[in-house]
Amino acid sequence: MKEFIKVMKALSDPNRVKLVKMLQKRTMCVCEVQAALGIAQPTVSKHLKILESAGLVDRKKEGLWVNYSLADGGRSPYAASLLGNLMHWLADDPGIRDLIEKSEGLRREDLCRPRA
Amino acid sequence: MKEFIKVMKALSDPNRVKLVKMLQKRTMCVCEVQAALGIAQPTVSKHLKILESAGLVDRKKEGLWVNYSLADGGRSPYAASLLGNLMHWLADDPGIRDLIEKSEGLRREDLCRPRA
DNA sequence: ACATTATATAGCCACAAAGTAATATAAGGA
DNA sequence: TCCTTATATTACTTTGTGGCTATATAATGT
Repeated sequence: MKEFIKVMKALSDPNRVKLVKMLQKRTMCVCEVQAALGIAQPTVSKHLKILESAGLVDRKKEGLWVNYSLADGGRSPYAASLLGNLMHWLADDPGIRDLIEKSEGLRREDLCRPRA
Repeated sequence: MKEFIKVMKALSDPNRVKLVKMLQKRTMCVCEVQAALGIAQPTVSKHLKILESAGLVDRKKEGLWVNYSLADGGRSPYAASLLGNLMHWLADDPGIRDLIEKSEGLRREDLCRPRA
């Protein structure tokens, strides 16, 4: 029961759902998510932690960056099923469409190194 | 998006999930739910309202009683899908098993009329 | 070793949410 | 009409959650 509630709670926040929808398109680092969602970096880290601990998202550290990607769902059947549904759910949502489009134009090199 | 969040939030509370699992077995009135969950009557009414407004539960007034039953899901595809999954999810959860067993032994005539 | 930088953690505030007791509403029976 | 009773609503308290700023951590380059 606790594991189920964890997944449901994780997907009960609009920003976290948006995050999942973006990660369906590609792996992202924290600063990319921050730019896409327009919220503070620590807030992004917190959301990602919640998604990860629910088994919805995987974390892979690569150099200075941490790359987050959709989980395969092996860790939680609830997460697996919801992630499956979310592949088509909200595809027509205007807010999501705009966000995806916006997120696809982001590159971390332009975001994290203002003096590059 | 708002509709999706509403369904997820509705199913993010253990008592509401228990309620759905009980309604899978049979229609229940408020006082039966109250007895099964062991929480105050207004709290039950509040939970039921949340479930109803998410399209997860139907309400039918019959005399003094109000009978709540599982929704068919026609009002929300998210609700429909989650209700489908919940038919098998948590079936092995010990807390849920005990609750279902307990709820099956309840009859409203014994609960709502202490002086019957 | 030291500076730089991407991310994480800590601490705080505002608001949402779950619980309660008390009261209002609505339906039936006397 | 008046009383009873099942449920809903109100008002309130406590806890949880999302947001922020400030600071700590970890990895890289000089």
